[in-house]
Amino acid sequence: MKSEHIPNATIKRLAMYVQVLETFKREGNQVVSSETLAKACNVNPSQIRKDLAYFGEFGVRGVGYHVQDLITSIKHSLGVDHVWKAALVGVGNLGRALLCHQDFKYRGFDIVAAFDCDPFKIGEEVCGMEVVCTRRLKETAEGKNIEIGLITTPPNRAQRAANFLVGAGIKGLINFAPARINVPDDVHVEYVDFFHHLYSVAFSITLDRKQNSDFSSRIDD
Amino acid sequence: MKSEHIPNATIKRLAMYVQVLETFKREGNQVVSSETLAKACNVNPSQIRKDLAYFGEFGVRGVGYHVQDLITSIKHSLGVDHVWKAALVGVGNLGRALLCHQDFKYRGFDIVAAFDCDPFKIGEEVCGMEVVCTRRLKETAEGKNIEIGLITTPPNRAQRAANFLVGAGIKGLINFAPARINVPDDVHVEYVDFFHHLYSVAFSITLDRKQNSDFSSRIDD
DNA sequence: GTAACTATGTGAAACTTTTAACAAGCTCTT
DNA sequence: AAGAGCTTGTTAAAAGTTTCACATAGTTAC
Repeated sequence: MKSEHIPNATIKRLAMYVQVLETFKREGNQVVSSETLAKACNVNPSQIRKDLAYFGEFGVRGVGYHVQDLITSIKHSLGVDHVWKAALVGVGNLGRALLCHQDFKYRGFDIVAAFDCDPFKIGEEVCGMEVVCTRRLKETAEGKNIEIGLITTPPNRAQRAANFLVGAGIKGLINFAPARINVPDDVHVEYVDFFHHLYSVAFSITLDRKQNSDFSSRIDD
Repeated sequence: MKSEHIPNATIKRLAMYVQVLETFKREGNQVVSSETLAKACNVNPSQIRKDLAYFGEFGVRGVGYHVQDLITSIKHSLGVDHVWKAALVGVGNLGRALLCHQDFKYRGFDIVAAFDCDPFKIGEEVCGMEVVCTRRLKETAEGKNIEIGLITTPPNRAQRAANFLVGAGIKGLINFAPARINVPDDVHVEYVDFFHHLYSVAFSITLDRKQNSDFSSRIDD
């Protein structure tokens, strides 16, 4: 197949496949079938084969997929086979946690600069990184080849942070702040919102309870 | 309309609507139309009306939606109009950040207990909460009415954490660890994975670059 | 009180994504 | 070397989601 428009859901699943494949690798499995992978990911085997087909043919018929090769192929397809440099704006609790999170570098993302506009934080060292004034973002980022911006400010500061990052020519933003932001068309924004997940779980539980109580009241009749 | 099966995408958007509506409220807007809200959320106005229609009729024809009422209605529909108590397992960097994150309580989620199996962490106090041995989860959680479990362990500990939480009768899990977990059918799991978002942005940028270079090579012909 | 205006709620159409089914192709055995 | 046994890649059908279009209903102006 190859190319044509690729659903966002596919990208999300590919990231999951990599995660699960890494687990299989840790456990010493060399080869995996779409069925096995599907079970571990809780999706349909066809789904996996279709997702992969967008990018090429990675399997061997009658055999399955070679685990390490598939990891490499997916990462290459997604463009995460090299390290992406990132800058972080907003050194609060979350910002600090991300700065200190070792996994990032291991997984191909390297936070190389941290910014904040709070004078008390500027100059402070967090996990071996000096906090710089947000106003000096452009000059500091210059020449560092930063491609991704992480926004971890309070909601009312998110747009300002976005403006500074976009101004420095960064084309990809991950916004952890609970606020929508406006950016030019050629800049990609991803919103990370824990609360969506919390809401989702809360809703599922609420629904279950409602259905159970409907059910028991029906029995009582 | 009301009831019938509700897409997960709708729940996700409803959470976003609440976020944006809160912003409108802060800015002093009392009434909002589906068109205005749609622009702020980057979705289609019909989409908003349809999403809301799953739960009831909240608007006034010819006028729009009353901002505060709509927030209240959506939160009620999702079951987040009361505070949900949560327990956290895994007091690493991320766990600490979540424990200290003030927003949680404000947004209806209250982390009331923290667990870890590292003897060096047990007994430690993090943001006014004592870290308890994971083995003692059930007895500690008992009677506290905890409904949601947050997993912030390393990937290889995630399943263990899930088992303890499920064992304590908790029906909703948010898994921040980069590993899939197995739980009984009546337990709801949401996976929070930053890397999916990073991958997604990295992929979009990579795609843009490819298309731009295709384009310029076409011009060169 | 009626007409003009506006924005919702909804049924049907268009579109997207997922699932099923099967042909193609690799491996191993006989 | 040919055929049985698997598992992929792909086409076609099914399911699900989004968008369109318009009837419905509330508000305001005259």
